[in-house]
Amino acid sequence: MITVSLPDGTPLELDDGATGLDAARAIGARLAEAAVAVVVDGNERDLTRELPDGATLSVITKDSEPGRHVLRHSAAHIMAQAVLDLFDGATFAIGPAIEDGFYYDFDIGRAFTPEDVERVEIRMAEIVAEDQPFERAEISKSEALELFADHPFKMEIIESVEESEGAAGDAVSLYKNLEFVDLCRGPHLSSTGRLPAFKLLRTAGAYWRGDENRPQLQRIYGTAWESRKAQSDYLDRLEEARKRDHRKLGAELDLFSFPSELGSGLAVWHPKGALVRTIMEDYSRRTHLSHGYEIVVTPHIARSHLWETSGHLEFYAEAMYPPMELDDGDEYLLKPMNCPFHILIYQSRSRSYRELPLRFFELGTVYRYERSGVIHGLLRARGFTQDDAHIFCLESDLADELKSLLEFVLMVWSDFGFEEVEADLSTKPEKYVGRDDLWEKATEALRDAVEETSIPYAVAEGEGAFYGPKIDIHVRDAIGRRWQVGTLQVDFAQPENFALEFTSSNNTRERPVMIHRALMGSIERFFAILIEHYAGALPGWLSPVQATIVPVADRHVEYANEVAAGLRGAGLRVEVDDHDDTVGEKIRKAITMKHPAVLVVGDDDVDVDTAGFRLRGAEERRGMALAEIVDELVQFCKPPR
RNA sequence: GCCGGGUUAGCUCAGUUGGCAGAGCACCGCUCUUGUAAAGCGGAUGUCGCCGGUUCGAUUCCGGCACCCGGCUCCA
Repeated sequence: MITVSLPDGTPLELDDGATGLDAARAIGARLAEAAVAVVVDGNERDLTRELPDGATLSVITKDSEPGRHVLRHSAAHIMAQAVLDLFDGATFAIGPAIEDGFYYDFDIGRAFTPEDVERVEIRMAEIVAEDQPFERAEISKSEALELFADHPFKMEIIESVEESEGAAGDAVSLYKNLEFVDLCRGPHLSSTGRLPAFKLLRTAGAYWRGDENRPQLQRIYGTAWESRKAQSDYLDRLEEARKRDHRKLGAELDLFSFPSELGSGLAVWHPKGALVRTIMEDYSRRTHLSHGYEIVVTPHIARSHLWETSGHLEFYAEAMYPPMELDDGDEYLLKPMNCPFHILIYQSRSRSYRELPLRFFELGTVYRYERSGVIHGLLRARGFTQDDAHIFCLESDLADELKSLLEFVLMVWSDFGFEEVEADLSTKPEKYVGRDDLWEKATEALRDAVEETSIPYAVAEGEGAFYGPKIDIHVRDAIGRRWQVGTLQVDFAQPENFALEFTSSNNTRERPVMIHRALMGSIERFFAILIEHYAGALPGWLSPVQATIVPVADRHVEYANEVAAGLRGAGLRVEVDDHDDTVGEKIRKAITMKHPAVLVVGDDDVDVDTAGFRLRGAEERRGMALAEIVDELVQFCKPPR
């Protein structure tokens, strides 16, 4: 007999040679049914492996994230098996489980067609139906190299396997079902038949090891779940995300468009979109003015010399539009960032320690020549406007400035309806300017600041900007997606490049520290996130149209216009729908266009100053007094500050 | 930039052996005068993304380019 201990400390006695599955059975039949693997002394193991005496044991069930990870990983193996079955000369590279699914990278000498993917899916279903057991084995690296001699990507993996990833010492672990063998650390389902639900979703080219200088493989993405229900819920969530797509809603709600005549990544803002954007920008100016910022305005182009001084030409040139050359040989460049301009304002006269920190704010429109494949609606455009500011301060002010900045960020996000904020602390990248000790100091200042707030953060090694480390702010939207928005960057390098100075209290010349920061990030991107977060139904204060007035018949149009005038007098944005449609149709249109309020006016209302009132999320109320409607609507549409 | 898939009416999309281009919604007109998520009838609508090639003839086949979509890489 052996004894293992369960997570709550309960001992469990089992026969010698008992497996994880035996243990799960001993606990309960339902647990055994749901089990996909076990954790033995902190390591994930197959259900079919023997348990050592005295181990601590917990069971991984298929409806947990680690459990889904196991079944997705097994699904990836089954897909590789199907592809190797179906395509002569196919070789395979790497196939992990990922969030919500899995992929596998192959080389079949060409791309997969949609028909290929269908065949692969059918073959996978056959493999699942055959219920082939997954068997684990360990062999030496040299044996493995021989076994995978026809699969160069596998050989490269074998050569780079660390002890921590494979089995002990020189050995690597394999999983085998029928004649299909893959290198894998496991664990796996005990057999292919235990994969409850899967679906292949899309194909894509993907560089081997993520390196664009290495061969491009063909990737197939799929998803797999613990049940058909869980899978269809997931597919519904994908559908929900598609419905919220800001590019789709932007067209439907007549907010903006991307005329191809302009070129890729350049938007035009239609009246309703421009109105929302203006409201956002007004909010931004207002809050910056009340937070000690001064508004500045700078041009869109500057001589190339400026960008040499700033280091952009050396470090950022590939993301900049090519220069415009003038007759006298001078070159001008479109700005990808606002910082050099704000520095020039700083430099326009001598500065005293008494005026620091100096905070220059600009809704600065920048242009970045993004690689063609990355453009994605307003989320990734080539022209966009940052709520950008540069703070020039003493090194000793840095901590306080960063801390108050983070508070500012939280305020902005909460005002726009986002409560979940996270941060990434990005450290020194490979290509950088500036002294190492300054980088170190700046990184620590950022770390201290974020640790003083309630914002959870993670470190992103090597992800900093070329001129300094940064904190990137992320928010979660209504359906749990994480978006990168604002950024706070400490910069010791630009003050050096531009030889910035101020006169200290001791009458010495000192160098200020610079903070680059954007809270919304880009107005375009932020707008897109708002649209997706609210699925187009913006809060009252941001809605381009806050109320639609629907006259029941033509004879009510005059009264409708009077009601509209009253609402406008209270500062509300109102439309009267006097089209030749039925009442139902006009209401449907107003709701489809996400207008928060609909007022219906007819015979019963004209003489008594009432309307039928339907506010988003509430029941309709007939015969409501106009004064009451105005009060409620003004309250509903009140800006956060 | 790379891999793959696309581009037909304002929108969503049909359209095969290459032979004068279609539906629904939207739009316009008429009728209806309406009380809370689609009234009825009628009508107009296209350089079939752009440029070139093959062909008697190209929306259809071939090449180049632009733009879009999904990934990779990159990133606000």
